[in-house]
Amino acid sequence: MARRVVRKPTKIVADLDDRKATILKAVVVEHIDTAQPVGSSAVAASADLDVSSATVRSEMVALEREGFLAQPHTSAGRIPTDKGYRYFVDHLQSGVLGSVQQKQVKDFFASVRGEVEEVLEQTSTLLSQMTSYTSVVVGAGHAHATILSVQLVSLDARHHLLVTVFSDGSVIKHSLTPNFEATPKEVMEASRQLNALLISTSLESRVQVPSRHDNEAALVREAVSILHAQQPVMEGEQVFIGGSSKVAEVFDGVETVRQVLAILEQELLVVSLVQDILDQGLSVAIGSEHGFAPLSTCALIVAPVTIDGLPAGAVGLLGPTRMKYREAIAAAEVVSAHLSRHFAGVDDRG
Amino acid sequence: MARRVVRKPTKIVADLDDRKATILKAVVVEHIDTAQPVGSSAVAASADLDVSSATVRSEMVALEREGFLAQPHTSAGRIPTDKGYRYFVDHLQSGVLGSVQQKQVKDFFASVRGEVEEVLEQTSTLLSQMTSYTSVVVGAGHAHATILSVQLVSLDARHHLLVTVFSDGSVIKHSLTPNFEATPKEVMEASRQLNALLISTSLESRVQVPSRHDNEAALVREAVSILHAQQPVMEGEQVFIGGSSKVAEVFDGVETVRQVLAILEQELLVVSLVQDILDQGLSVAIGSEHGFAPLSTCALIVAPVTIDGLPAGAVGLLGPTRMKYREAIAAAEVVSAHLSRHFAGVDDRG
DNA sequence: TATTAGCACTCAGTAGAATTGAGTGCTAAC
DNA sequence: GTTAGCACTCAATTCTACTGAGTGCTAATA
Repeated sequence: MARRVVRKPTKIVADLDDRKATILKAVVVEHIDTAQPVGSSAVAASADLDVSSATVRSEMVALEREGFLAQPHTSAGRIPTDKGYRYFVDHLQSGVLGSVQQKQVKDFFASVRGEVEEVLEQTSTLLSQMTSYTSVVVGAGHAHATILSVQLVSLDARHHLLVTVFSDGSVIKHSLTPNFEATPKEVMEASRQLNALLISTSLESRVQVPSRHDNEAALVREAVSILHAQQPVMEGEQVFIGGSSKVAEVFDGVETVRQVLAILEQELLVVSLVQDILDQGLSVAIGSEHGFAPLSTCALIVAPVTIDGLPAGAVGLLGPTRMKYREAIAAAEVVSAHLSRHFAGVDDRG
Repeated sequence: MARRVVRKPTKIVADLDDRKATILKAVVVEHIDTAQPVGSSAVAASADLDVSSATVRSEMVALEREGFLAQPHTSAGRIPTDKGYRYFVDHLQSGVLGSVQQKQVKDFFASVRGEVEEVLEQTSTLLSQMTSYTSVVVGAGHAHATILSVQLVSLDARHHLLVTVFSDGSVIKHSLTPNFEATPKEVMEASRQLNALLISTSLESRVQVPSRHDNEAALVREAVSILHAQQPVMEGEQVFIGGSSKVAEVFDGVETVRQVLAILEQELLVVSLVQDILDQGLSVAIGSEHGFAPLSTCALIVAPVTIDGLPAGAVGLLGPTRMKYREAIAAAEVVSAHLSRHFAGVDDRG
């Protein structure tokens, strides 16, 4: 299976000679594994390098000067900077998903059923369980979908429900509480008119509403205005966050945990963050790269989900900057690919 | 405004004489405030007690023997046990909500608009912000609601959406993917038949499905079976959890935080927990009282939401056993009352 | 009999001092 | 250019001594 590569480095990072690259890689790998600063001797011991620790040290000085490494304090080892991780992700990755996990994803998508929302929600749980990171699954809004059906249902004379079905299979309801009583007949008639008016239009297109002064017309006007009002607020994006408890596992420091959780609560913010990253065409935002200070200790991996080549959402993984990029990126890509395929060829089996 | 009292002690706790009760109360209040063990002299200093610390000490020994207090270690003060908190909550509370918060709730419900789901979600945020605890808002399922309308909408010849509107204003969709192609005409006819068949029935009642072998009948049968299959799985309960980041503020120990978060992720579990507590007619479950080990360091406050006297959900607050019961209980009760009223007299204003 | 002052005792927490050791930077030799 | 050697740095660890909040017990008191 050809692996689609979505990531493009934001800025061109100065190239490093082979040895420096190897050293950088060793530091990153080790630090991701141990969460401790990495010393020159540990790197020198790393198999594919035949130099002494002294040499490594002088290379490290250079790497530090160039901004790839940092020292917590004088007599400690080095830890990677965001720039260091960035180089690592861009150049030194070789990511294939473990076969166990391959199978897990395959089995999942072979057996998953139900509405889009349920699939997305479960996908988010899957991703999180596979990777031990918090996952974010965003389903795109239906701004571009066309309306298949509009129906007005009366709860009582003054309370009605407007149920709209879109071509992407989403259904939304709005309550309609006009300040007059409407007869069932009027409601049915309004419903009929709404259908005639709106079917095949999208939320973006404006329609001509009747200007008569009868109840039906009033209902129709109110319904149309509600539908159109909806659009700018929020394009109906759906966000599913899986494994928020992983935050407490993966980040250290209660304060950091609190902060990340607080951000995850603001789903709109998460959506815009994911959107931003996708727009820039990069799939990994490390540390301060996404320009959002409170998440400067995080890395966010995003892979787009497409249906017939059109953007239909995204899957993401949120972890600390020292996250296991290889596995996480592989997982995000495989899952997004499966998800795209899943929605393209929606189950035809009985 | 008369405050409705919902809580009943689970088991009858042996009564304490006045002085012991005062001492217990002082310990609980102080410990909730400081999170530290409380010593005899601090209690003796507490205004409404005219005895020396020595006397307090001997009383404390008794309270410890009876299981209301515990000592972390020999030379430390006392902390309340679950039983101690229970006695405190049952006997020593006097809970009225601060007027600022009263106003906050009032303003919220005066201005909140939108669908039920949105209201519940925002209510959950409100509760959490008011109290600094994590809130749980559960909207009851629609098992007992009757069907107002059923509609079958075609996405294409093999993919249809079944959109059902219930008398409680909820709308659910199911996708229908029969293994044959259906013409728009057949789908419309099936839709008509479904309406005739199901309107005014509830999900609980069984209906006679047509046994003919044409496409319409097949569609109808499939739709009905999907609808009826839905019921036992999950009664459509909606859960909204607000302020999960508060968990990291309020509990100490990363491991505890992780555990509580992990539990909050399993919404079904949370629902059944809340349900359990409501069934028992008590509104505060302290420590191990709810019989769910992983939450033994938590207290859960639950207040029912009713519409016209019928149970319609619940609001809850989750905090550590040393939570501010007075305020939290008051908040839960006030919010649940407002919520009940909100749904009873669903906004008639333009 | 209930209360209290007094006192010896306990023990977590803190502060300081000493030690350790991982890791560095520099230099001189190879 | 590489490396061995060495002095140096500094967080982390260990140990010790000390502090002080708080207890339980006892004997005197009201």
